[in-house]
Amino acid sequence: MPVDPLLLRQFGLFKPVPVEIIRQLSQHAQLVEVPRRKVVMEKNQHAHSLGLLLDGRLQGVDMTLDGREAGLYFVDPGDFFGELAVVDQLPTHEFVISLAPSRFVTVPAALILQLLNEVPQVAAIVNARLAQRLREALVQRTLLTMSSPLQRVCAQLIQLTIKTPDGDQVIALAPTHQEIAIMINVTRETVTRVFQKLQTHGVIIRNGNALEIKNLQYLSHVASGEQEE
Amino acid sequence: MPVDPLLLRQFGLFKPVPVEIIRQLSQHAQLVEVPRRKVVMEKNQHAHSLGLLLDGRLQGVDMTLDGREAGLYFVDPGDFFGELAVVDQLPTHEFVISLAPSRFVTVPAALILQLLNEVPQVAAIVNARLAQRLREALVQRTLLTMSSPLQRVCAQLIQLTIKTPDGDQVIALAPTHQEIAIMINVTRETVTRVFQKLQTHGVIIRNGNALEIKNLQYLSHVASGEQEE
DNA sequence: TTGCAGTTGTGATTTCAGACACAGAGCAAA
DNA sequence: TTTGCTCTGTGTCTGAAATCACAACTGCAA
Repeated sequence: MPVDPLLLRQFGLFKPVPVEIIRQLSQHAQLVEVPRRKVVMEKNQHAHSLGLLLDGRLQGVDMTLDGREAGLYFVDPGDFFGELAVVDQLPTHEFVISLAPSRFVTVPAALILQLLNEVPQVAAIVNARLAQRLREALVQRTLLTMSSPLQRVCAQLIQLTIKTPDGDQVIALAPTHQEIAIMINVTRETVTRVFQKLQTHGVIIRNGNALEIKNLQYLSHVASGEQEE
Repeated sequence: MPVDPLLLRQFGLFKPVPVEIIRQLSQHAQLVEVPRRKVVMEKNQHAHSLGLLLDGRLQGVDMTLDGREAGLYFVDPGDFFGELAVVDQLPTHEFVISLAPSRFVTVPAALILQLLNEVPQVAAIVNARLAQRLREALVQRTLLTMSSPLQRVCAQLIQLTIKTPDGDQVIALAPTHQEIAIMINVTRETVTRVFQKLQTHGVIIRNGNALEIKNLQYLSHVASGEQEE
């Protein structure tokens, strides 16, 4: 059950927390290791803990009553997840699943709540995170109103792109077509076909499980509807 | 410029605030009255104030680059708006427009920020609101993955329904077809056609500018994809 | 190396919501 | 009462993406 306190200190969330409290937290924390495609957080459950991702990658997903999946957000190392349910004490709204083999630490919700009350700086970090999540949700929502799948795929790729230190634009750990598809409400086949187009135009290049973006501007053009194909 | 302090005290947000501070706030607050269809908050602006709605109705909307509208959320009397930009100090992400003639109070962002720091209970309220907005965004997102417009309209109607004291289910101040359409990514005509269907089935009845929901269960069935029409 | 599960690629077919184009309704102001 | 506005109702047509059904490819494990 207990975890090395150093593990917790890695997370920005615990920066403002005194060392001895971290030690206490670590006593009740738990290190979890999961393979790919595991449900890491259930939907409609009372929140029992906050999760902090060490490595791997997670995705928040929801399912409609008719069984369709909706991709909500990604969780990358250093992020925490499950904060919404911990903060408002309501049942969780989404599943979180592992897209890759992942390791994360869980801290009981009760301790986090206590921390929120006692250490305002921690509360501030969590709230900033909520605000950020809300902004991401708004962006994603806007993305979904774009009419053509082509636009949506391009816009989503832009969202995922990160600038490397060398100045290249890359999507490390590129999601599968299916994972992208459920984020932007299209079928997997459609994503495949769009990728085909983008690859033949040399806009994106697959490189192992990274995706190099060679022409970000092109993506922007398409996303804004200025470019047809 | 100054506003009657009693106006501010109506809002739950200011419940935990001492009377004399409220008086100070009211000195810098402003009462704004707008007709229908006015832009009340601009997109991509630095937040200069928090808004608190007295009466009328507002809607948060976004526009994609190609000019399509996306309806994000409604603001009803008692709610505040513009909190996201005030909290994270980034430019606003959406427009807020008035759907009906409305009155609201604005309080300068700087004062609100100060309040957030000094009165933890106020911070808590704002954060609860952020959490609520995030949950609503998630629900809305899920709604958008439903394949058929029929399902989406029904699901949206369920969202908007309120139980009256008499036990009836009603949507007071029913949005126009257009307003609903942009919330759920369909055209206005499609909403009209779905309404036709629902009305002939006696599921909903128009009553002035209220909408009576006669058969909520039917809506649920359709929304979950169990019912065809 | 073979097998297998999870991806990606691709064609044929179908369907259904969007686009367009008006007509009627309802309401408010002049 | 007339004019003008927004909102609602409806028909037709079309295109584009979903669906279905496989084939090809990849990488991992046995």
